Amino acid sequence: MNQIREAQAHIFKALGHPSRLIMLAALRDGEKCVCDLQALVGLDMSTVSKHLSVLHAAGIVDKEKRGTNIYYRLTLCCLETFLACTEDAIRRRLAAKAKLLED
Amino acid sequence: MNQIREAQAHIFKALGHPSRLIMLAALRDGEKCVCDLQALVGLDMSTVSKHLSVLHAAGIVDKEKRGTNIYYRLTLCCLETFLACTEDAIRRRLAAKAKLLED
DNA sequence: TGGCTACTTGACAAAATAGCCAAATATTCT
DNA sequence: AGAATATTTGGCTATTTTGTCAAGTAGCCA
Repeated sequence: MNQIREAQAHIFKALGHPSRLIMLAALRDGEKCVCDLQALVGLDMSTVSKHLSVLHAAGIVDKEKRGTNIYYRLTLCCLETFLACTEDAIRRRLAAKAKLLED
Repeated sequence: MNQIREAQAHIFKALGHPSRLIMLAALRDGEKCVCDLQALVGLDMSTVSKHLSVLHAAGIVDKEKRGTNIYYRLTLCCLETFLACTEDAIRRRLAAKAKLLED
């Protein structure tokens, strides 16, 4: 059971970085190579590569080499739903805060 | 949009620790006071309190003081589903690995 | 009031993480 | 083979996180 919590924490820790979330959001539209993702987040290529290896180690993405490129894609089926759900929750919170400031 | 990713990362980062996940799993059955949760994870009370404040800051749990106790409970509606889903994914992976070693 | 229990906060050391640069690897093209 | 492109890895520093102990706050009961 504790082994489960460790692995689960591993997944969440991997999800816990803005750049990684930006990349994952992009991957919702389909696979992307590292250079695509680098262009998206604007960090050093080596940094992007390390972020991707964190996601891969957690089993959130898969990679496949084709030619000189390596393409990453989502593997954790339920991720999309939860990403969408937390986004909604956050939007609701932001809206609530904005409303509070209004008065 | 990036503000969303920041807030989202904040939530995931908060979820990314085994002790916090153990406590959250316990909270699925209903609210618990800090001492209950401390007994569960077996860390110093101050450490448990800090873990809980991380969860609270991320908006994952709510707290309510009643008498000398403070009771924490889940607030992020979609969390349960995702916790269950990642658990399943991990179990599947562990099973697959076990099967691989069998041969 | 004083003492007890429940919890939080501050200070601090140890470990993990994020970012960059430079170097290594692998594949394709000439 | 040699050059060019795409990606990973190692080394390094700065920052963040985790955990403990000690001290502080708050509610309850004698």
